Amino acid sequence: MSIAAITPGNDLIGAGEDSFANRLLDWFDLNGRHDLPWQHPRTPYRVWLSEIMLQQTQVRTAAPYFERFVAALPDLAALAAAPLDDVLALWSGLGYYARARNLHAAARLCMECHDGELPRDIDALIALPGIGRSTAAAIAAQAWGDRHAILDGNVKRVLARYHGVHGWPGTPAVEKSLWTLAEDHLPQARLADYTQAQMDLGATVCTRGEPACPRCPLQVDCIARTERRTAELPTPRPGKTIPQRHALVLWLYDAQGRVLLQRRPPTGIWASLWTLPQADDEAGARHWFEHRLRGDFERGETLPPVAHAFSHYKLELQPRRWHGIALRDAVGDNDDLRWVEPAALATLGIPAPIRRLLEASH
DNA sequence: AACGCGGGGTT
DNA sequence: AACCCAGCGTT
Repeated sequence: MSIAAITPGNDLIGAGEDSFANRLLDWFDLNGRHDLPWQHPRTPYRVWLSEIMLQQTQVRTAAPYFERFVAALPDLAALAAAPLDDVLALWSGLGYYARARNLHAAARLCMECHDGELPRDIDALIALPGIGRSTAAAIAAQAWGDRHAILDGNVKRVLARYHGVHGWPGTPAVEKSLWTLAEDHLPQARLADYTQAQMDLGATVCTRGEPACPRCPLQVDCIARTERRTAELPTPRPGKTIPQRHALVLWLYDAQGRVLLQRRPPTGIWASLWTLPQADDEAGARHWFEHRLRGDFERGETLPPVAHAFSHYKLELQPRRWHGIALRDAVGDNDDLRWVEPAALATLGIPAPIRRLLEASH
């Protein structure tokens, strides 16, 4: 293979002849991932679900959730007909729960406005909640072979290195240039394979830490490779200090051994999920307790704190547990406050740290 | 344009 | 412990 035949300049000039794409496709045929759960069968619904689950989530993490989800809700109509609580329960532990709420809302919109199907039009896809430019392109390419560029974390890393693009990809100017490069490399055919090939290369060869450049089909004219700067590209996100927050958690059992769960509001952290009642401080916990419950606040048992890290703050949860508690008559069991049998916990959407806490007591 | 939004993996 | 990952929606 001669250098002249594969210069980056040639890649971006002319109609449809892009050795970048051709080299990637040839590599994919031999070294790509061809047995991911959503590839067999590769229906629009399964492609869509996988793309949503894979937003900010790695394949190994998402795969078991995908299997469980499609087993319970095998098609778009089943998803649209399911209660939101069922969808959140299937999502429980996966994180970014707005994805599940948007997925559910989008399914219902498809039933209403798109004859029960996922729309093939790219702008109609983007108009659905939870589907942005990159996810819409990935769905269109994978489900129907339509010609659209994706720009996820894998593609950003590959392009930043291959073209030597500086600057954190989170900044608008850098992202804009990366979109342009992604569009310029699009082949004329095999869009489903090409889309998968980019993600496979980024996930298995052009990795963040130690990229396997000797195995890369783009190595000969990759700027980062030839200039020995793979460690500096892409430019990392600027660091910022993460604040530490604290909260008290009220872990309440009634005389029948049921636990009191509260549904969180539809916005903010853990939106619409079921958690243990939470208070900012001792006074808040006491007030919440005495306002709603029959029992002695002072008899609560203080348990070891639980640490949980979000991307934007750290949270230390201080649990306090009571037994034999009852609700005041004026505060009945309702839609947002429920006594739950231990066996029913699996059917509810519960944040991972709260679920771990509840299950540790068994 | 900047920020909010989880959980898990890697180093 | 820091950083990243098949991003999107809101402000």
